[in-house]
Amino acid sequence: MKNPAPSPPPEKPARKGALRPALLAAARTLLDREGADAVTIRAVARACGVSHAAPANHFADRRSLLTALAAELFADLAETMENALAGAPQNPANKGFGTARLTAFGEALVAYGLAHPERYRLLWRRDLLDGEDAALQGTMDRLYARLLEELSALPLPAGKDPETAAVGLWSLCHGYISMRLDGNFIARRDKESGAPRHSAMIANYLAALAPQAHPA
Amino acid sequence: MKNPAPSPPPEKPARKGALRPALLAAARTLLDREGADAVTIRAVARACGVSHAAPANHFADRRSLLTALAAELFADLAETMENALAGAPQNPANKGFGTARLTAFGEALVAYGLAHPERYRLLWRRDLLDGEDAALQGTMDRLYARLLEELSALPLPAGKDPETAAVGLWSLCHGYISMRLDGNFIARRDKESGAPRHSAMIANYLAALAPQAHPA
DNA sequence: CAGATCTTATTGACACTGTCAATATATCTC
DNA sequence: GAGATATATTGACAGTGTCAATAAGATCTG
Repeated sequence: MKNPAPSPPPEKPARKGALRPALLAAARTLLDREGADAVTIRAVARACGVSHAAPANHFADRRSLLTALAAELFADLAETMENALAGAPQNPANKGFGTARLTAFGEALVAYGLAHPERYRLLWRRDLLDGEDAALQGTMDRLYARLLEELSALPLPAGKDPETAAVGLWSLCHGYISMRLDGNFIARRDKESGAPRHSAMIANYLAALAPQAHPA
Repeated sequence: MKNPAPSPPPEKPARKGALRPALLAAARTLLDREGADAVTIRAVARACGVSHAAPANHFADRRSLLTALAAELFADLAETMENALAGAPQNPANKGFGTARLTAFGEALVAYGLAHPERYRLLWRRDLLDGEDAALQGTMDRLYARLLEELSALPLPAGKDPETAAVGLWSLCHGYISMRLDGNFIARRDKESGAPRHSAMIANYLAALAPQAHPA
């Protein structure tokens, strides 16, 4: 049974302390394919070819495993959003009000949610996650701060609280994604603009922030 | 052991076919107190003082029980919303654009969500509910249709799709509630108007629908 | 190199869940 | 009352998270 050769036999578990990332990878696959319910400790262990209690050495409990996964996913989302912002034009320094960057922000958020339903859902499953987790909390806060930063860079008209505007944009996107993922709205196009409904929705919202609406 | 008296002994289960409503009532209590996770078939049975398999005669499975409960809750919500609309002023027939009724709609929705976290959450837990259920589906559709009806009664400016406006308002409220219930936003007041943030948010959104914004 | 220590994995158990099958007990109808 | 129907009980099974005891490997120490 014992292999005297010192070279690692090419088994499934890659020798070193590689079980933890393997568990997270398996969890991610399971999540995408069958949803958060299917991400059980035992199923993840099975997928990695280890015993049902092996994960306990890396994650105290199921909540801890899912929280670590969610932290990864949130980092992915944050990166996606950052890329979207990087690709958006800078605000015109003097020309006043540009909503291109906020549009990019909202569109990227909705796109991610619709593209990765189970991942997006998990991010907000507070019953499954440890809300106190520093990594998770930190990434979320940073993303929100990023939005607030973009909004504060704009010359909002008097009477508009930038924080209310930020909460509004986020709520709008989050609500739309949630409803769509729950099968409640249908992917349609705006009857007037012909754009996807969520795009028109975001555009309408952002136009309202501008000092003066410019009607067609 | 056998009681020859024909009068019903005053035990917990009220004699007749009263187990079904009793189960639903117990489920509601459990939901409010400990969340949807705690609403298990066995826990509900325990609360009613019956055996763990008794509920099977009234609900095929857990999903069926939760769906029936959610249908009740949705009906409650619909009634609350209807009352809110009934209390709102009629639209001025000639004076053009009145957002009072839409405001009432949004405010009532948010108020319900914040007041009954677990109930509101359950309504959208598609993983726990039977989305095909006619009663559930019907109540939801009617509520959305009601919103659309209110919106269609308004003279939206050219270039605004009423359905996009409806989806937007609903998304805004739903997203805000969801975030709040997940502990992500904090109850604050709008820095400018001094109103609760969600009120300012809704007001801003609705003002944007009007043909012409009237700055202060 | 040998021994001790720390990390990691395994096995087995417990309580809890949903769900099914077989059984018993009401209640209603004729 | 007798049969039929609706409802409740008991017991079992597989699945889950989690804990304790054990075993094996790696790593550090001398």
